[in-house]
Amino acid sequence: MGLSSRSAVAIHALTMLARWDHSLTSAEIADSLASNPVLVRRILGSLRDADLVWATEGRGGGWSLARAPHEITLHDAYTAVEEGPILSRHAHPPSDACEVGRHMQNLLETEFRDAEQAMEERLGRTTIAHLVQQVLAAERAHALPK
Amino acid sequence: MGLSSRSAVAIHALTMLARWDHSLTSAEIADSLASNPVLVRRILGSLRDADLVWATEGRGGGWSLARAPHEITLHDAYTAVEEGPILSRHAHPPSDACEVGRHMQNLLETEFRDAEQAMEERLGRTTIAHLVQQVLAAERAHALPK
DNA sequence: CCTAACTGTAACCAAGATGGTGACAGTAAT
DNA sequence: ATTACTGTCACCATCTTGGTTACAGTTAGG
Repeated sequence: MGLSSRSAVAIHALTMLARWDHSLTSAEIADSLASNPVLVRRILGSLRDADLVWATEGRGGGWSLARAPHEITLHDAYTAVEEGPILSRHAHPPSDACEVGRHMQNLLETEFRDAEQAMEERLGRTTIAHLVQQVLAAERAHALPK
Repeated sequence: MGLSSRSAVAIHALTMLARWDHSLTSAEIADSLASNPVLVRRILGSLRDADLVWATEGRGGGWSLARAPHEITLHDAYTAVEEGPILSRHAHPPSDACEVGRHMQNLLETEFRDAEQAMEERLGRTTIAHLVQQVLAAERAHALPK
């Protein structure tokens, strides 16, 4: 399989918040995602715990960015909502009686960690501000009929 | 969550096959993994479909490498047993009525693909031969009491 | 030829993660 | 008071995963 789609939801929501410079409700974000408000609040809750957004309760409440869009990377969104390693290690520790089994865990740990870091490093290179730019550019291109 | 541990099993098995230069049975590999032979055969079967190993049936049968260890990378093992993207995209297509929703799928696709490629590229830099070397080195170090 | 030792698969299971949903308490504006 | 939000719990169906049993097919050895 792969990781959950929570990162996709998180990035989508952050981009919406950056695109329009006012607070949005979980229902509005859920509409854009064709999903439902509770799911959105769960994920935005994780983003709040990571200090990427904040919410005001009560009537007229909603969600806002806690940082400038160019200071939020896709990696920030990713780590806020996803936990644990990407590449699963051995389900059980291998046999200590085997020469290979004795060392594979350590070796794999190094290799897998490096590989995961490469991915995360790449995610850290794109900011929410960059995505907003691209959305605006795509929208502008679409506005020109020909 | 994350991906399955099939990559770990695959790499473990390939390293065993490279370490000892003769064929191994699924039972022997399962012993080292503290797992069971059927699981091993399932995964080795995928590696066979990817032309990384081959098997002989019947009594005295077993598995052997189909390539030199320095010509098998961790990325080869990974792609043989794992399929689909690592970072899940939107569960449902977002709303077309939303300016952000209209474009997020495409934008995310690009970003996520780049990130995944960064990880795969890193996995491609390590070969099974390299792991065997490290196993031997670790074993040698352990042999010296002081 | 028969048996033992393998691969190759299908079928099934329990456990965990996931996306989705209803319900409801708490909070704040009107 | 009512309305419109957040925050959270509980529950659900579905899927993936690792594990296991069972068994058919294949090959070597006695």
